[in-house]
Amino acid sequence: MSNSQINLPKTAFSMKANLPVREPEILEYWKKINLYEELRSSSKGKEKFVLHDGPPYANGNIHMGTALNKILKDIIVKFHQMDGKDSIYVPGWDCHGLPIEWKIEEQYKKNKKNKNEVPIVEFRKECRSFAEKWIEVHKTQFKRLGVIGDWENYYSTMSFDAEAQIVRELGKFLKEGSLYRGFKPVLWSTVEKTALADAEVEYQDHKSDTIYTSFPVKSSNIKELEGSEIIIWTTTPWTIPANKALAYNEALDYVLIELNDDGDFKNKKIVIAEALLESVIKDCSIKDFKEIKKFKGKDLIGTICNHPFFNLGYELEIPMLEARFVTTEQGTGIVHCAPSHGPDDFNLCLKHGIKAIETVDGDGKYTKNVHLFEGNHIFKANPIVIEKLKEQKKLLANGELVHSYPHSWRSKAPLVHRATPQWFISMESHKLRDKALKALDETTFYPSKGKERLKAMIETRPDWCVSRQRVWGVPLPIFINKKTKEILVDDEVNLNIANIYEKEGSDCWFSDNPQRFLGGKYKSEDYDKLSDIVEVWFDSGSTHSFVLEKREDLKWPASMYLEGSDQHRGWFHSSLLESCGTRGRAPFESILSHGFVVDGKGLKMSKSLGNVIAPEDILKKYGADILRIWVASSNYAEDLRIDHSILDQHADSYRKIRNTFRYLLGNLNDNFEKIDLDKIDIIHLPELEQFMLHKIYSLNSNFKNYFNNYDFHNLYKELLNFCTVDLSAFYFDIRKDTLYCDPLDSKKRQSTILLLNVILNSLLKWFAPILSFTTEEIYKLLLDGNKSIHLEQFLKFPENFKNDKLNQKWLDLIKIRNICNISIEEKRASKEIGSSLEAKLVINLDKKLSEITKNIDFSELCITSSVEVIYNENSETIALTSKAKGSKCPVCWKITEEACSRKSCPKHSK
RNA sequence: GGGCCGGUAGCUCAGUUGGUUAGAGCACACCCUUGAUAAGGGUGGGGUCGAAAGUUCGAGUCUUUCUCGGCCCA
Repeated sequence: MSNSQINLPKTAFSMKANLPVREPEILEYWKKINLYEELRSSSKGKEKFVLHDGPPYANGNIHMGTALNKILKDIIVKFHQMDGKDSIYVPGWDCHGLPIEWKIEEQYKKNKKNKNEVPIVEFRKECRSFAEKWIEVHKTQFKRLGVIGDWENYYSTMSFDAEAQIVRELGKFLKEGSLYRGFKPVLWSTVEKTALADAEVEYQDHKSDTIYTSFPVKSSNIKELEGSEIIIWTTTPWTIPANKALAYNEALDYVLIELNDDGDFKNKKIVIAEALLESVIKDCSIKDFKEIKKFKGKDLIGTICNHPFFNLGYELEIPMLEARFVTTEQGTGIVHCAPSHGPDDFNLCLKHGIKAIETVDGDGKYTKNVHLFEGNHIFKANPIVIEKLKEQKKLLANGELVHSYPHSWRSKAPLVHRATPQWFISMESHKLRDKALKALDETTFYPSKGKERLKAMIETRPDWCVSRQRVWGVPLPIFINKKTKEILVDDEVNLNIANIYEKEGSDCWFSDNPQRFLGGKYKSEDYDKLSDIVEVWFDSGSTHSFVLEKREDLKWPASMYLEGSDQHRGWFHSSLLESCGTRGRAPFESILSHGFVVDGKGLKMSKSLGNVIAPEDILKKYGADILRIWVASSNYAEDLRIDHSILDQHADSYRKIRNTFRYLLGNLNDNFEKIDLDKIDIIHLPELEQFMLHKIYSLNSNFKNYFNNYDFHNLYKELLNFCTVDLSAFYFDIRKDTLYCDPLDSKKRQSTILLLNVILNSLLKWFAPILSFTTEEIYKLLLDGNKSIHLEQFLKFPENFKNDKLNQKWLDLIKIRNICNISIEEKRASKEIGSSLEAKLVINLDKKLSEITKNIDFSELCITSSVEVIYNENSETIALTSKAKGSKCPVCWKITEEACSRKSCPKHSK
């Protein structure tokens, strides 16, 4: 029999996807139809969903983490759009900051150019064009992922309006009085000559000089201590000249011992913690000693020492202070404190009224405040300090230690804590901490654990240091009165500066006459103009003000901020503080945070491990839709694993989905008909079709639930299972007979076609946010007149699709079908039959099942040639398979002795 | 080093307030089909629930310790 007599599937939708080639064509199409504009104009007036883009840094190619982030954002934006909202995505970039400065400086070094000879304004121009270049690169890479957004009107933190608004935002803190000037040790790079942001620091092993040195006791409540010496241990001998105090722990036990070994300490009495006695003895090669007294840490209160360099002009009183940070992990149980060179030291001394001063300059050289050592570089000072200590007979021992130590992420140079004048936003003065904590309670977190994480950080964080001693950023718009040293606080000046930036950017701060910024009210000669810039987290923390608030198409607060979990300390954090400080609430209604991309074994990707996968490679080999499946199917609440075998698996799933579409399209011959779901005459459809409508309805309810919780991996799994289990292995398989063999005008076939139309339309829309390219490919094929699947809305399924009773009945029928399949398989394994159409089934059922099975054609359901059902009392369901007798119908392929029921059966004419 | 989060078949994930023999899809194996064909169908194997101890009549689920991994901080 020729195949021309049956209705075989036919479609232009190819089995092979060829995504790496086809996707760029679809991108061109979206550009041609101006999809973003089209989306906006078609959703005017609808409720807005605004996912505010956290700006990536405009530097270097995108990596898997960025790709994950953007795809997740795009999936969510598309879901809301199809759910009936005006769902807007405006991408943006973070442009100021040290990494770009470094890139430019690197170029200078290559070209033998001296940075100091280049005017600041020119340097900044180069930074700007560097950022501009990378924005363009990123744009192309993000678009390739299928991300729809306002790419033409992106925002950037270096745009003139952004710089102007950042000045206005700072003005609010200035006016309020929560922005203040302080001295503080910050991690400083003497190579880059700058303070480093936390994110710019990395810890590596470093070899340090260590010393045990002594501080003679001047006076103490413990009598025996007079004439003795307190021993401290440190890995930074160069900070000894800056010493201002010693710290002990009142909970520890201390001992006073007398040394009898020959040398500088012969017959001297020293104090150390009892718990560390053994290690000190070992470290300092003490052979002969005698314990004089044991006492409690709390007894040390009020003890005053002399500086080891007392005789060299360091005639200071060094108080001993109580501190919890003193432990018995290492050292002597007494810690030397230089408030200019350590945060713990700084805080402890501050508590006792000892202020930090400038002891080291930006280059790493001692200042004039450091007697004896002025002009020496601190990295070369250790031997000198050690020599002087030895000379003063204050050096008990010295050595070396390899330990984890902070380094600059750019230059890899070791960092130091250095006290510098800095500008802070107070967490307490205007209750910023309280406001921020309250705002978090009003925010929804996905996953919920994010709330606690951010809360814990806000609860304990110190004041926000917003100043940086660099040039590529927004200048801190502050003037200080030369005489009174008071900060100039005047809205007029602040707004004047902002207005100037709005027109020409902030470069002019460095080049123009300060009088221009001060206006007519103040004289420039009376004021010092600050040369610090604002740290970049303040820039990005302010994006809500110059993007969400300023743009007509957006709304404030954002519906959602969505970033990697590291941004709890980064952008989520700075945005929250900035907004709570200026507006009293968070700039977001919800926060979604995702984990990090790791390799197939769960290890982080690194060049040295060689496990890095670039998005570009995936796009070339698989295509963006496969990557999008990976995003949708992974649980973003945890870290996300990726490698080629994982992607291969998703590519297999993609093929299954694609073939599901192809079956639908083929049997519809690419003639899609949009069905009015409310007008379907359900009760006159065959039960199988009714059952499938129920399935669709129930899947859609789950779909909505999952979507509302941003639970995409379960949503995707449900869709995939529907394709494989419910459609391919069940409905499609059963209905092949009808589709291929029944006449086109048969009611049953038409019912099936109706269902295929409904299923196709449903699947297209359910999958569109994830498989953005493939669904568009199909949509274009079917509906040439319509512009894009992404302009469509999710279907609304009428209540009458739902039929729980029928559903239960069919679930029971499927159980019987499964039992039949096992029976058929036995005969197939023993080679008695091949295809299921060679089988004849005898099914024994309990009488109780007669109600649900009486009108069921099991030969249709099990795809066999015939079925005989026998009812018994209290019977198990048993299926017996035998070889069907008769001949094969050339049309329907059933094996029967009589002609089959179809008129077209050739056996009729015999 | 500290804080937080996590570890369930080869892979991606389910697993309710502790309660039958720990589930699904994919992958794999075998078989069938050749009218979804670089497709499709059927059956099947596969897990010490990271490890150990404890609480309990009963632990993937609760507690402790350890281990591995990730993020943040030092």
